[in-house]
Amino acid sequence: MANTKKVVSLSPVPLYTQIKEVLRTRILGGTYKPHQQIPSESEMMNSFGVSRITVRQALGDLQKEGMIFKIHGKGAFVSKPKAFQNIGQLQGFGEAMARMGYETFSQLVSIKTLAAGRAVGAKLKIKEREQVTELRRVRYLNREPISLDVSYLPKTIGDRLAKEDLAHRDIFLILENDYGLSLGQAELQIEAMLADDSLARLLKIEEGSPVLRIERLTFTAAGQPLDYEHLFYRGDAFQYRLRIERGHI
Amino acid sequence: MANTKKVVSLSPVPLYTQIKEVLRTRILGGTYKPHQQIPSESEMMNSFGVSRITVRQALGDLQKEGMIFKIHGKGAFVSKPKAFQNIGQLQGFGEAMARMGYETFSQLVSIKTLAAGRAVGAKLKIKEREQVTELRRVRYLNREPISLDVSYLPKTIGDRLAKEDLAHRDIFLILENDYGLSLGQAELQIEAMLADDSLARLLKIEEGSPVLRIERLTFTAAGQPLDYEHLFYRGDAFQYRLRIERGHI
DNA sequence: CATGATGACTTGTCATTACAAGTTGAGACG
DNA sequence: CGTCTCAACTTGTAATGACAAGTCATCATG
Repeated sequence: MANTKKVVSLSPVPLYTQIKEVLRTRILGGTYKPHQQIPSESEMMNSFGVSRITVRQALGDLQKEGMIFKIHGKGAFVSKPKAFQNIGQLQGFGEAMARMGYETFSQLVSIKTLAAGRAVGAKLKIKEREQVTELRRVRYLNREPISLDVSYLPKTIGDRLAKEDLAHRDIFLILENDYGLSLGQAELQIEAMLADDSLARLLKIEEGSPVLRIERLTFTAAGQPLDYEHLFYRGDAFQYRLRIERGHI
Repeated sequence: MANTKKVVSLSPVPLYTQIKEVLRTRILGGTYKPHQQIPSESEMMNSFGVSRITVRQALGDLQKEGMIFKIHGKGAFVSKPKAFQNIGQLQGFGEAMARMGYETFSQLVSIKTLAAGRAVGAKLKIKEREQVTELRRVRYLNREPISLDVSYLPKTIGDRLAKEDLAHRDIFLILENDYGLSLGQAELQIEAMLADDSLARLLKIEEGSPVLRIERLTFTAAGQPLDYEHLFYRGDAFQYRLRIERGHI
């Protein structure tokens, strides 16, 4: 009964989501410290005024996010903060190349406004029918084409970007410096594929050449998905380097 | 009512776990194919003879494992079988797949002792003439070959590993649990290439298919290079997944 | 003193019920 | 013919109730 932060059921956001947010805030804010036991399910039922099934859904989500862990018969505890977890320092194309003294620029292939569709909408967390901006650019290194970037952004941002000098400026630097959007983390998926006809023509390689396909979803620091990209890198001219840590469990 | 695979409640294993296993088997076995809709919750309530909450717990687990995805108002569908490995954390292949509920095993192709040579010696920080163990394994996911792993380790460790059950145990886990070596970080380089004749034969793909080539140098927590590997993943069956923090992009 | 039983906690599993919200197709209507 | 409404599906959210099972401190018993 310590404090009775009532959650409201009239709100459009589900009760268990509200509870999740409250707990997340308390954990990140230090109210609940690592390895400390958090209130039991029945205590939360009382303090939040909800049923056990709702509390359990919130706790289950937090557990699968790695924020807490539960021990049968004992209780739920705050996980150790991820310490070194995501130290994988991604060296972006522009930055890495500039550091090595290479000159790069981008050629804008097309810029369109279209409906998000299911795949893009799901990634950017917007409705299928909402509009997004699609940017296609070929990136050059030493006058050699090295990658095709296909970016999807919410239309509001895409419209502003359309007026910028996309040939020489990095989208992410524009977003951060000019628009004041601070970027958080990104999720990447990397796979190998073969260049089809149109991709081969853009990258000036043979059809059927190996290509690194990278899907990148970038979030703001607040956790809002902002930019969904497909990057196609020439396999013969690019290597992706990263460094990762061993998790401790 | 098609078939009534009753689950038994007397069993010590929870009902939702039994249902998960049944569904997992049907998906991996091809009864439910990728993008195909699986039976609705109410159908499963009848066919399994359990309550909706139990069905939902099974489905929720499968969803978070990435085996299925749900669309509100439409139903639940089988995910594309593309296995993926999250490399935000350093994990062995088997380790990562086991967490997602996939079955894996390795086939030992060859194990040799030979001189390090310049490239391997430089990576492992040993003399060119010193001996190293070369391990070649084909890794299987769901009875399909998915990658060729070529590992180089110092001979002292390689000799011990030669006696282990490398078909079913992860090298990383053996090193950590049995040998007490705690792993630190790893450096990766990823690129795309085409399968040559011998690689294609081992992975049962066409010559010239796209392959993800990964070079991985793993260090102990103390910073000693320990394991230098070349991994060749089938491009059509594998994705590398990564989550990174801010930094410059 | 050691040991075992007990009870009061905790989380885990499961059933039943109810309504909200998204999707889709059929049929009524203009 | 197009469009609109609506019913019949789907999954999402939530309450209530019950018992199982693990943990731990306390207390009675040997």
